Amino acid sequence: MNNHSYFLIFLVVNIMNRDKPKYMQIIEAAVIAIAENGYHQTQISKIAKQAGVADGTIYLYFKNKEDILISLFKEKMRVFIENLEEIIQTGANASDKLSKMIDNHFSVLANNKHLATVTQLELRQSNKELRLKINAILKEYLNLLDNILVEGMMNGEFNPTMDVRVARQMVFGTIDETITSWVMNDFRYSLLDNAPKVKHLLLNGLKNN
Amino acid sequence: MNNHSYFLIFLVVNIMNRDKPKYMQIIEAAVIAIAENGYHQTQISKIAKQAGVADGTIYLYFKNKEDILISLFKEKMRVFIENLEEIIQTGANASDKLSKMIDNHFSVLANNKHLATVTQLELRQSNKELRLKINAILKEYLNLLDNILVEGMMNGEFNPTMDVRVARQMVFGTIDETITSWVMNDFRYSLLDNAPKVKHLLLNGLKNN
Amino acid sequence: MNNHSYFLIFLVVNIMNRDKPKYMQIIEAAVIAIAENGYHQTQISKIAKQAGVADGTIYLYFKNKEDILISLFKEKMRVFIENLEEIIQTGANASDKLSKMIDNHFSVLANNKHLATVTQLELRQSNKELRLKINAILKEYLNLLDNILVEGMMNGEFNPTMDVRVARQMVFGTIDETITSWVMNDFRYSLLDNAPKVKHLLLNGLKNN
Amino acid sequence: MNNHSYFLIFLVVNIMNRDKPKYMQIIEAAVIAIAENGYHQTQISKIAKQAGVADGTIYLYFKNKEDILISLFKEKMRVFIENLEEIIQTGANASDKLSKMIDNHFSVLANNKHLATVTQLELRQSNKELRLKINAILKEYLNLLDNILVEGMMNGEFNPTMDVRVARQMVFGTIDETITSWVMNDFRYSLLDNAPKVKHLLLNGLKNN
DNA sequence: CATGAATGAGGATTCATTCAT
DNA sequence: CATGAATGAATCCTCATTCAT
Repeated sequence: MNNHSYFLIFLVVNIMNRDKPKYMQIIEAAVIAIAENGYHQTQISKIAKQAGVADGTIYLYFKNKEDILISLFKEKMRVFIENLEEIIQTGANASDKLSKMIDNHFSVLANNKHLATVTQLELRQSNKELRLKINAILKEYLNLLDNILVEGMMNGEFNPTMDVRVARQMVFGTIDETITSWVMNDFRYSLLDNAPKVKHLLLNGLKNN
Repeated sequence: MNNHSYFLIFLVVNIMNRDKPKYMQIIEAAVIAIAENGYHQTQISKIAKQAGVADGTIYLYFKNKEDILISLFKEKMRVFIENLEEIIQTGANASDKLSKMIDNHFSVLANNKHLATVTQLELRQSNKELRLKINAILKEYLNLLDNILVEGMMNGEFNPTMDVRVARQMVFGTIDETITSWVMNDFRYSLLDNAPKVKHLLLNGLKNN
Repeated sequence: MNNHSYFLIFLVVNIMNRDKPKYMQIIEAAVIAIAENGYHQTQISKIAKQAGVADGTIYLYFKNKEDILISLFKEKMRVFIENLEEIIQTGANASDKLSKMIDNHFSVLANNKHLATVTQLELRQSNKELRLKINAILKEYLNLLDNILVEGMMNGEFNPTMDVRVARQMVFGTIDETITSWVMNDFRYSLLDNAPKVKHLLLNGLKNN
Repeated sequence: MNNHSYFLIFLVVNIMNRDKPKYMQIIEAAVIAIAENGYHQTQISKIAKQAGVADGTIYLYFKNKEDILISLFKEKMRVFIENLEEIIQTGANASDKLSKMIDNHFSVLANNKHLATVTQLELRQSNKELRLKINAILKEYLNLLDNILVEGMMNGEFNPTMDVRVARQMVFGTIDETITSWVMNDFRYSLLDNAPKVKHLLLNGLKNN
């Protein structure tokens, strides 16, 4: 009698681009090259050289130059969001979550000036179509922000009558402007020193009087 | 003998470009062409055609393509600031002045969607060098804002311990983000409806508790 | 009293490309460059250099590289047809007209080997879409040929029962193959020596027995 | 003592490519791919995919892309000639042989439109060097044609004073033009219907009056 | 033999800017 | 002042071919 058990296991593995080493290698190279030269001044050949691959190799992983920019942002945002979700969960309440969110946002970019340059300056040097794609990627982040705001409005921390969209635009606009100014000023001052001031002002604006 | 007196009078007249009709004509054409096509998709020839002049004529009034963008912003900003200064003077106190400033900012762009598109989207599609020039022009506006904030801090309306730069970044970042979202959403909702909400949130954030 | 007569004459002149000197200059340069290097080996810069103009100037007169080839053929064909129509009129009958047509075809290309190379070899190195455009231009020539054949069929010179299209294909195919062979053989023999032989064979094939 | 006899046998076996299954597999794939997409629009990867092999495998059987085209033509021509030689032998006389030759030529391509497209259109999209190689392969076919013509000239069927080369160019040129027109017209009419008309015209042209 | 990821040379085209008229 | 024909630099992308596995 046959007492063997045969298991035939089909592992349908979706090999994503980001599992291929060259994909991330090119993205990291693009961040550096674009931060240092600007998007329009960064030729594909510059990115390829920085990544240590041939020009043509770029096109095995990216549809075109614009796709590199989009993918770069998508990839960085994915990691950013993943971390952010964990961090937010540790927040005691909406204010605390918002505080942690801002701290995280500031600290990630403070620790990666190349990335900060790309997201705050170079990513915007694009036509409206590209901006819409970027906004779509940003959506998830803004949703997290909205959730926190709604939570705060419901539990009495934040003004329950405020317009969530406008509130979100204030929070995001303030963070964005603060960081962009820091980048435009060539990182000459500490971004992190501004975090408490920003948080204080924003929480004051949102709070339920 | 000569009893005549000769007077040689040098009238040093600074004929500014903006006094020449074609200068403004080209700037208005540029606003329209760039708003409709995007900065990089707007060739000099398109601006020239829109302005009803020859391509070469553009170069009699502007150093290069970038200079059109800069001049356009400078010109619009000049008028904007002039009006703003008058308006601010009518403000009873810092809060009132800030309120009027925001109202004015929103209403000017709500009434000129082409200009809104150019300032919020197209003007940013430029390298860092250009962004610095734009920031320099923006400086005067931010100074007005700073003055109001300081006035409010000194007379007890606003939190006297806040960092003026951060406060300014919150105010400007919020306004900027609000308007950019409106433009990105193809003006589908009323920008002016947001003004009270924005003002309420910001004043709440700034106020002295 | 006014005895002057004022005439105001509006001359609406359709300035065609071929009236502009650079247009023909570029076409002549293209014939030479393409004949000497082959169509795919002839870069735009080569044509420009041969024509003594800048690369960009080419694009003031032609839509793209393919358009140069099409325009070249159209232009040469136009002159060819104009001459041919005059020549045919001097023919006594269909056979004579056909004879003169063949003589003209052979002699034009015998006297312009660059053009022969381009029409017989390079013009064919193109995709089907381009070939269709070329055929459309060739149409007028084939119509002239058809007219002669029909005339001969009606007046008893040619076999009145033959299929005109097939007859035309024989005449054109024979001429074309004869000339192509001559080109492929590097013009090593006299093309004109073949004219009588070709005419004799073709007229024999067409004649009414 | 060594009573063994050692025989060292060199079997010089010329394994021709065409005996290897993948060789013909790739050629058939190339005919289809090139007919459907055009030579320049047919990337090696397209042929490989159509053949069900990897890109690199192509290069185990063919020197380069051009070699596929040449080999394809050589292979098809070989079969074509082999059949033709048998068919010709059944011809009663030169006229009959020529008739059978034309019938065969038309029927082979009428039955293989992909091949017709490749030989009449795509094969010509090549530089002069390639055209010479193609002509060399075509030589054998033209020799068969020459033999028939000479036979007819010697036995009084055809005009004994005609120039064989020109006569051959007429026959081949007519057949070629007839078929090319049919291909260019997307096979919209029956090619075979034209065979009797073509034969009648050509034999009339060749015959000894 | 077979694979397919990696290579890198090569060129048509655009468009800001100039300058002779 | 105004014109607009002419310039020519500058680059993304394709794809035939290679070669390590």
